[in-house]
Amino acid sequence: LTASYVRLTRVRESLEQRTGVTVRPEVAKRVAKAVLELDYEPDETARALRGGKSRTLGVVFPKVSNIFFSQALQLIGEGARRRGYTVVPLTHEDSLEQQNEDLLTLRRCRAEGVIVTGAPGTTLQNVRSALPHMPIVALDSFFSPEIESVHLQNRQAARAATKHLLDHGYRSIACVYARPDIFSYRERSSGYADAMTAQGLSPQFLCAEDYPHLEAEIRTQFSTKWPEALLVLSDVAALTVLGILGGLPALTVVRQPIARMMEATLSALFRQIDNGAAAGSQTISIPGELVIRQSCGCP
Amino acid sequence: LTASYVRLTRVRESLEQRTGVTVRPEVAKRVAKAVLELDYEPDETARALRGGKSRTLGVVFPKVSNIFFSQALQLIGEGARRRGYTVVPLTHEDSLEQQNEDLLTLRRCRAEGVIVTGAPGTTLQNVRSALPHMPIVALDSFFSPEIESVHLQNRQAARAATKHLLDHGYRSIACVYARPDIFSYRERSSGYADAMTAQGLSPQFLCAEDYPHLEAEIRTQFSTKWPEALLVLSDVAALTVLGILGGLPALTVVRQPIARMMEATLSALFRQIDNGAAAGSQTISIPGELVIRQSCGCP
DNA sequence: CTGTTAGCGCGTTCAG
DNA sequence: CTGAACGCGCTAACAG
Repeated sequence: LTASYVRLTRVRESLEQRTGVTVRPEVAKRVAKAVLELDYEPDETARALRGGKSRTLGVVFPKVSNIFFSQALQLIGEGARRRGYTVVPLTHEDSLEQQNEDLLTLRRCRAEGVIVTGAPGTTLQNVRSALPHMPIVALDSFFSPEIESVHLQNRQAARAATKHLLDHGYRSIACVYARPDIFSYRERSSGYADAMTAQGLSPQFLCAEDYPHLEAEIRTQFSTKWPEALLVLSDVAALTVLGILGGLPALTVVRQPIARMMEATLSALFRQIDNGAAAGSQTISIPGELVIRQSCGCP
Repeated sequence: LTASYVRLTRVRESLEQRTGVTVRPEVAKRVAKAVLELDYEPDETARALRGGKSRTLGVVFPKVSNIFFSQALQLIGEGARRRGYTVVPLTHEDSLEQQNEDLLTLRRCRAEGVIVTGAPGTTLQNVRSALPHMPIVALDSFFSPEIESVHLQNRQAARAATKHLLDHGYRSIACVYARPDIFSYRERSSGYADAMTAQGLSPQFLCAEDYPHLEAEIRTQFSTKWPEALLVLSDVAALTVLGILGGLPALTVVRQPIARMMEATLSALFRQIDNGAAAGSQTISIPGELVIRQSCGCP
């Protein structure tokens, strides 16, 4: 009930215009002035508490530093902004435990909806026990028919791609991938198998539990003889294969030590937060690392 | 003061254990049971309102679908989680107007700190008028000595890389980049110029306002004769150059129509949100597009 | 040790 | 049309 409270109260009224009530221009002016001199901005946390809606969307991905997920996040962010929502991304690195933590965080933040790409082994109980009655869409994954799911027609796509290779006349076609625990890859490998067996050919899998192992597998398995063609099930696997085949330009580059940069950034920020933003503003400039490869003419 | 309120009150007490106070096991049991049967989770929005701290970090980037920024976001997310913070990423696509909107959103969410890669033309007033007294770290950009900044030693790195090419004996070295309005690229181009003029050579810039224009520029400028060496100032520019030089493997791939996928995802989610999560759960499966290039043997 | 209370900033509702 | 009051769920402070 101080003067400022009174003025803040006025602020509300200007918003009442939306309800169709007319406001005297005189009042509107007064309010506008108050807003300006108080530097007033509504508090979304209070608004969320009072209104029971946080206008927040949760996103649970294995990681965001991956071309597919970062693009997805970009698009989700744009769509969310368009509707006045804000996005909170959380990553689980394919760990069920961390994923449960993520889902709980979202519940405590009272997110209004969640988009999740589940870690391997995710079950309906898993998700629903953390997030009962929460709007959920599974992206690029699938745990139960009870949860909406958006994903590529993985199986069919892989079948079509394999068929294309078969039509070229190749008969020895290997399917190369890692992480067989991940939904999309299982589906894709099935599609490949479908196409092969339909031609009376036996599928030839080169599959490893993760990408480092995949590289090793490829080197040993294919050391003597490569198949005529390869169906590679993911971007990362393709890069692995190209690396081995020498299909990647060896560019000499300046590498940004991004981990160190972000570490510096975060510690600077938290120092400000802890010290009340009063810390001496300094500039942290980090040396780049010249990574010499062949493109400059070096051997 | 209802029964449930009483029980919720009990919940607090279990947390008081952290303060070292002992709680009778009897009470602890009662509380634990209440938590379970109420499916209680603390409300972070209420907590934020009451405590005056949102435990939220804002991140303002040009975009997150970009390898540098998505990796940065990944690392920020990990660091933030470690300290109990949650991250809200917002993108501005190098638009000052959208950036101001982002900063305002963060203010209204009462973010406790902000990491920002500024759009070209960002000024101190710009940032401070939206975010007075807010802890801020500028990442990979710089608007004022009053704001902490973390960035690569761009100038020096470019100078070193250029010097490396000069040491190889190249004399005709062009510097290729787009978006000269962006801080890092201006710095890098200066570093290049430094190294060239230090050798008595005149810098040879091939610079365009954006990447489409850059591609066109390269094709016309270098149609007759390429320089002996190129210093390319960004990943995207490097991909442009490699595309023109034919240095990129033309892989036949299945393309995920990601824009359509995310559109479907968001509309499914918002439908659930609007209809009270009651919508019929359906599976939306989207066909992949077989993009035929040369790697399969097609001409 | 345990129960109660005030008030964070907002939106809704009800009196003037 | 305008002012005041209530309560969202929580935490801090205080009373039993």
